[in-house]
Amino acid sequence: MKHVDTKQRQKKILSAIVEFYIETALPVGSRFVSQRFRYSISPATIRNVMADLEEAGLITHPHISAGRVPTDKGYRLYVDDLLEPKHLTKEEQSAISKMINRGHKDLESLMQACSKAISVITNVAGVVITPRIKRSLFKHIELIRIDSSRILVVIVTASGIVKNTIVHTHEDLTKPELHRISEFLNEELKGMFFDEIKTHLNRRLLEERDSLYSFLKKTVLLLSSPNIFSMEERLYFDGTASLMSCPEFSDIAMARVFLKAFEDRQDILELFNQDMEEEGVKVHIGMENRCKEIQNCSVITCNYKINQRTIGALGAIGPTRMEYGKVMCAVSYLSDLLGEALEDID
Amino acid sequence: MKHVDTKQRQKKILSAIVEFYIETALPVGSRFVSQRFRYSISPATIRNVMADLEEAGLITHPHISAGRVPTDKGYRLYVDDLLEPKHLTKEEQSAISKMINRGHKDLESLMQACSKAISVITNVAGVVITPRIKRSLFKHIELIRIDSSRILVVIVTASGIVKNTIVHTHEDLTKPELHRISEFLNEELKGMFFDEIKTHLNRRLLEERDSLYSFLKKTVLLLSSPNIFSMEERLYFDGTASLMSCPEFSDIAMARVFLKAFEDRQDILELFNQDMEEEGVKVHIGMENRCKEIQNCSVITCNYKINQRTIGALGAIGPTRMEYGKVMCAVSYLSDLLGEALEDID
DNA sequence: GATAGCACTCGGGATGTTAGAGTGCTAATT
DNA sequence: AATTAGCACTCTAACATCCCGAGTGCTATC
Repeated sequence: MKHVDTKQRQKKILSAIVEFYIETALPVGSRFVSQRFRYSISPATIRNVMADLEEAGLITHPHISAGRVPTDKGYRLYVDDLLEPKHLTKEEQSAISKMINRGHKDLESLMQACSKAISVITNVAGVVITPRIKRSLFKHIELIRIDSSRILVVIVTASGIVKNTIVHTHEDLTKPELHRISEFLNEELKGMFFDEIKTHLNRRLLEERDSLYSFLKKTVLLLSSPNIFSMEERLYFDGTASLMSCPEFSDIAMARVFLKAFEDRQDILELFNQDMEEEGVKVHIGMENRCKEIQNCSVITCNYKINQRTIGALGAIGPTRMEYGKVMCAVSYLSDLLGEALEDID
Repeated sequence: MKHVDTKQRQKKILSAIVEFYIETALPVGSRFVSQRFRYSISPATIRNVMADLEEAGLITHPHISAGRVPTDKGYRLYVDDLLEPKHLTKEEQSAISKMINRGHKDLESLMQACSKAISVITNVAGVVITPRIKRSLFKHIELIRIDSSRILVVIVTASGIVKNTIVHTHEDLTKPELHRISEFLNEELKGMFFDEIKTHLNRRLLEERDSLYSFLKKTVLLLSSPNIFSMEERLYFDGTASLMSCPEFSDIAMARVFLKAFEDRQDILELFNQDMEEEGVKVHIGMENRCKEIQNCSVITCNYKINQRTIGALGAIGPTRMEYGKVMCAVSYLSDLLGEALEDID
């Protein structure tokens, strides 16, 4: 009799269970799986395999007479080994493009459109965090005297993101003075990244000993405030409301903690910030998440880039029972699109 | 026998019903009301009065053998005539102050703190819309050349709100030219409100016929983009998650449409924008709201001011069963506080 | 090793019952 | 004439019961 690869069959059956459960949200019974294989494997055999899978911790019972449900570990195996990459359809791609590429007049509406696009395509919540100015290319700086104690510092990145900070000073700097500083900085910082600026200026300060010293000193002091080159990190999201139709959130208490996580922002922001350090699509399943409020959810993230430099992150959050293939694909696609939309203009 | 004012008694009983229902979310029976009056009125009498109130459309039955529940009309009468103004406690006031007055470094975090403060104190969702630049006092403008086709326009209001817009031009304006325009505008627009600027400049353009004409023409053209003096209206809110514990939202479908309204922002923004035109605290109860998604909710709004000029609005949204007295009071209090926090600095 | 058969388990929907809260009406009372 | 007591009636929510069916695990068989 022909020998069947046991491992292989286990995987096929796990795949079937995961996919069926993702589709229906109903515990999967042995008959259904058998059916899916056109009865080439009998329910009894499948029950045996299921028992093995359960022992391996990949699936469970809600109760003894119910079908099987994947565990976090089961999803993990599925995502790592079994998932076959899925592509967005042409229609989906063009629908997304339409949402992103309509001339957004500010960063805000672009971010919003982006999170909305993710949620519409994937049916889970879409999340985008604002680009990090620190990782951007310097384009322009301008110091503007508002009154004797306040100076407005405006910075512009190569991709056209603008940030302004009002700095309070003791010393009343005159307009020409500020103008001179602005001009100096615009020349000096050409081609640098914002996170290099402060160390660069400090180095310059050490080298310089002549007449320029006090001028440089003044400049450095002016820019010493810690938040001048970093933007308040914002979190844009969309689709949390429609997620409420999922059976996972039929329990209001579940829904509440989930929404609370978004309201607090902090934990989610941190998660995305960490993931930003790594390349490509990342998946966090259920209990793998540090943040307790979303431990019955999965998070899929991806960094996005401007001219090859990672500058932010976006992703999706939904119940562990989500279409991993599609969501991963959508997130990756939107990462590219957002990057392009922000591309340095010069 | 001494004659009892029937109308008066009706009102007292309606008050009791509304307040009891607000407190417990349970339909109110005749015994409870009688109890509240220390049995000075018998349940039977109260039943008669209740029948009258029901006929007048002020209360209803969920079903025949249940207690009474106020209708929107009932709440309306309560709010207009029966509500006795309630003050925030000293503790509440100082708790709010603490949240608002910790030096917020940007508008964003102030708005967020404000909406959070409302929600924490009132237990319903707090909402704040951003101040309208158009209604603000001009302080400073600066035109910055980024490259041959882009100019950055930075405006600053007297209260220190900064907004920037990137304008695309065909004509390549030089730095000195832009500098001259900036200087001119800063002198010319002193003491004006932003919404007067465009008409003022156009008038100037008509008067002027000499050498200044082409200069002015250039200036007006540069500022012709419609959004330069108006900020993207943003909506900050907080407390929607905790609202989910209310029995009103035990039905997930209810919760979903409610959350959807916040996700869409548009309708709520419009509502607050309209209310901004009027002075003081406004109350919209249930079906009075145009926006369908929140027709089982009440909205309480209040404009906020900088130096006597209305410049924005804030408020609260929650189930019709809310503590009107307290919420109205909190909203009004926060309107003052936010106004002070934004007060013009010079 | 795979499968068929069978006894067993358990959740969930349908049904029935009851307690209790509350009403409306009528007749008695003040 | 207004108020109240009493009583019959209504309806819900909670609880108990029952039963169907989906699904399992085990064992004997192919």
